[in-house]
Amino acid sequence: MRLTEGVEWAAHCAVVLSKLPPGAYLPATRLAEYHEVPPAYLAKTLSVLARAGVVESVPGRSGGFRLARRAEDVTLLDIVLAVEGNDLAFRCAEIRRRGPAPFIGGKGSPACLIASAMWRAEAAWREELASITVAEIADRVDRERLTPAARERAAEWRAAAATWPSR
Amino acid sequence: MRLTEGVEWAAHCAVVLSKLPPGAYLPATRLAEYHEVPPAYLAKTLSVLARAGVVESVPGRSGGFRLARRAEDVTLLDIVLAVEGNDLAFRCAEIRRRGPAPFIGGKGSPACLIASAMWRAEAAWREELASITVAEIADRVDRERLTPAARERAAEWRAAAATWPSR
DNA sequence: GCGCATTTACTCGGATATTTTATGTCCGAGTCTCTTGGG
DNA sequence: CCCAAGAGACTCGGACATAAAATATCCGAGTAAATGCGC
Repeated sequence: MRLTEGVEWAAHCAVVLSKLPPGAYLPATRLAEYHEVPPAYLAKTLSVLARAGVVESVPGRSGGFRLARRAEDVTLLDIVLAVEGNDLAFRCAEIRRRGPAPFIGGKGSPACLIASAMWRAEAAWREELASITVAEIADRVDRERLTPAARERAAEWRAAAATWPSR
Repeated sequence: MRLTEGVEWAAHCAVVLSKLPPGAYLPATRLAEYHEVPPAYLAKTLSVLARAGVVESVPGRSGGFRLARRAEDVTLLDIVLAVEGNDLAFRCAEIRRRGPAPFIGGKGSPACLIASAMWRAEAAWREELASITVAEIADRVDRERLTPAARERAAEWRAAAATWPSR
């Protein structure tokens, strides 16, 4: 089991986007150089986020991306599910119904106990991810991780990189 | 994110193996036909389980596999980690240290907050998987899922398929 | 100097390669069982 | 009838193909800004 690298990129991008002033956008190219990741591939990930409704995109010369809703309303789970897809990690192939001593049951039969346990664990995983928001992460990064100098540098970079479509 | 199919096979095999009498083994070929899965590939998965210490293998004509310890002491987490490897699903590439406004910090720096959150969720997932044992699943399958006829059929199949090395 | 049409540069979005991972298959080393011949 | 030796058959374990997915890249459609021209 392994999460794609795009999850990490998307999460960091969301944190950066959350600090933009209202009406400002950031192009994928800028976000890519900010994190030193392949620009074209990050663009793809951001498109997926846009289709999932986590970010909004504006095309055109002074276009870019911003969060589609308040940072307090974007959870880490939203981002992970957008990038990875909301399918469950464990897929039950119902192999209990096969072989010489199969389980007999129609469509409404109780679920396979192994699948149930796996899905319960996934529910716990999702619940944990849903309990933390982008706003929370961004705040704590500023207060607990960055020095005032680094904070300032980041703010200046954002001010220089941001675009203001149709202002 | 997606779990390999081998996880499902391994879990079901563990349940079957848990019902063997002490000293009995089951060959990979028999387990494969019991679940109607590719024999050679299942053998590979079982080998991985053996290396992880979840099952024991006996080579030779009347060889096979059995649980390496009591079914009460084998959790679903043991099986999942054996098949998938015990690496974490989320790998932090520390991209916060890159780019024009990097995080500055040495080796002992506090962890990336995004990685922390992801790992907390994984811990919850693992905890849930560790809380259920193969014995528990096997018992509940017998009592809540199988009819007496199906239970009987399975027991007969096991008796016919089991091997007894060096008896 | 000002307004408008045109060009230009830069954006996102989707179609296209390449690399890694998961899936599936095959053959060899080893071990127990069965057969067979002799005592 | 009993025993022992050898052949045979079946086991696991690891090396070798194939299919799927993740990673990475490129080019086209579209939009806003910048430019240049006429007034």
